[in-house]
Amino acid sequence: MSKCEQCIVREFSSLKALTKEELLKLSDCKTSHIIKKGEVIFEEGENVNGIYCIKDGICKLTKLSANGKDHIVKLVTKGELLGQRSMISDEPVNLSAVALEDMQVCFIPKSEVMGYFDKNNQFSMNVMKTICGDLKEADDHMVNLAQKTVKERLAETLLYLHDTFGKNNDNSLKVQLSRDELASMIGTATESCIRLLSDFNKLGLIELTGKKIVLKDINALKKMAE
Amino acid sequence: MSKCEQCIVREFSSLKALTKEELLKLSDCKTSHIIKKGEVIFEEGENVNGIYCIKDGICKLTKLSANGKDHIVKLVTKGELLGQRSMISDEPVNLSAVALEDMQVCFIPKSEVMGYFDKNNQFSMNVMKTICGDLKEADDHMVNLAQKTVKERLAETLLYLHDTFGKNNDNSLKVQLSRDELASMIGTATESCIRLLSDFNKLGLIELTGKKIVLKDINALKKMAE
DNA sequence: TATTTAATATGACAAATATCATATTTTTAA
DNA sequence: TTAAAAATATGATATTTGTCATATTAAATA
Repeated sequence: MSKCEQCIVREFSSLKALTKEELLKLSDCKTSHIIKKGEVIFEEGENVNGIYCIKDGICKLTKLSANGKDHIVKLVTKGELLGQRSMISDEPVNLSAVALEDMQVCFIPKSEVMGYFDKNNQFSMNVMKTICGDLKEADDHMVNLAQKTVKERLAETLLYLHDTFGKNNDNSLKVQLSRDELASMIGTATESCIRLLSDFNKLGLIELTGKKIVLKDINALKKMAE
Repeated sequence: MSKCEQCIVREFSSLKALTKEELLKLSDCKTSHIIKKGEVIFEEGENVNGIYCIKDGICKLTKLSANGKDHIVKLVTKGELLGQRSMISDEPVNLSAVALEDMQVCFIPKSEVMGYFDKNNQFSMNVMKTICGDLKEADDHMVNLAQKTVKERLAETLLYLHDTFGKNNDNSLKVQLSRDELASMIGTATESCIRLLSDFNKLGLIELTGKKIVLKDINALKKMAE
């Protein structure tokens, strides 16, 4: 079993506040998992009873709406934790987590994490700050959905993917979403998303090669996103 | 100056975890304020440096979007706290707070509240749970905005106002929002909102008398909201 | 490799929603 | 009280977006 003390991603999450003793104890009680692309880490409504620390890979957090369509609420990547909200609220998770690429994750049981809350104030503050950041992001997202057009939201989302997850050697966006997933991220019909991507392509804003998307004119996209 | 120890609304917020000594100290450092309907408690971008405890009244939390329109993110009422996220993140507030009716609020300076985080674990957990609740609510709201029609969102919002804030003796909704505010809550144009209210009225789902709205057929509204 | 299935693409059309114009009512303030 | 301003209401129309149909291409699998 790998040691948390030597794990680099720990430094990027709330877990960075843990002491050496806490890390040693953590190494013993955590379990490591390989998640293949497309596999579900947990599903909306499930009792997770702990948190996942993402060592590698990206996943989507989705919520099923009344009409049966999934909406992608957030993308989460290496260094971040999953399932904090649910654990603190002591409720089933309200979102599903599905791997967008192969992932390595570690599961830390609730009993262990709750101990940190009691004894390690810095850890508590870190978690709180993370959740506060999520809340602010959610507020922003909400206003965008309410006030911006689909075109603006698509431009913004492409820029977000670019800025947050970077690009490959061929300049294409690193996160590869299907048209369907992209649509469920910006909150529109798949066909509308495809159509707008085609438009952007024809306007020279982006370049489409199969699933690959290259942002050609970032300034124009920024202007479009307002 | 009124005493926090005897204040009833305290029991409805995270402050319920405070000890007698903490409450006595709080009474000394808090300031009480009367806010008239329409007045601003704080504005997006401001440094608030503390939290507000709502003793009486209701306010709206709004966010200005790129197109210059306000969006109502949330309504907050007596017993709840304002400005927690901003204080914990140590950032300016991301939302504006405006009174929807006359209000009584108390301001508690940051220095005081941060002390509770250090010394009172139950208080920390209460705040965390509240923010987690807000985050879950925000996720739900986001999916609704992305997937539901304006009609569905209007029906849902009317039911929400009814269930959360109750009704007057004449059965009309207690929170009186202008058509403009209602529109900015469901994320649509004012005219669309007015038109749909007219439709609901003609269908017998609601009854409109000036600004007053009476829900006549709650089951039909529920069905409409899906 | 051949066959099936899923994803992407695009046209045609329908439905939802926004915008603009204008009338009417209510509220505010001179 | 009356004039001005703001809020509400409704029609006409434009725009945006969704839905359905149907190619086309790419991916999965027998």
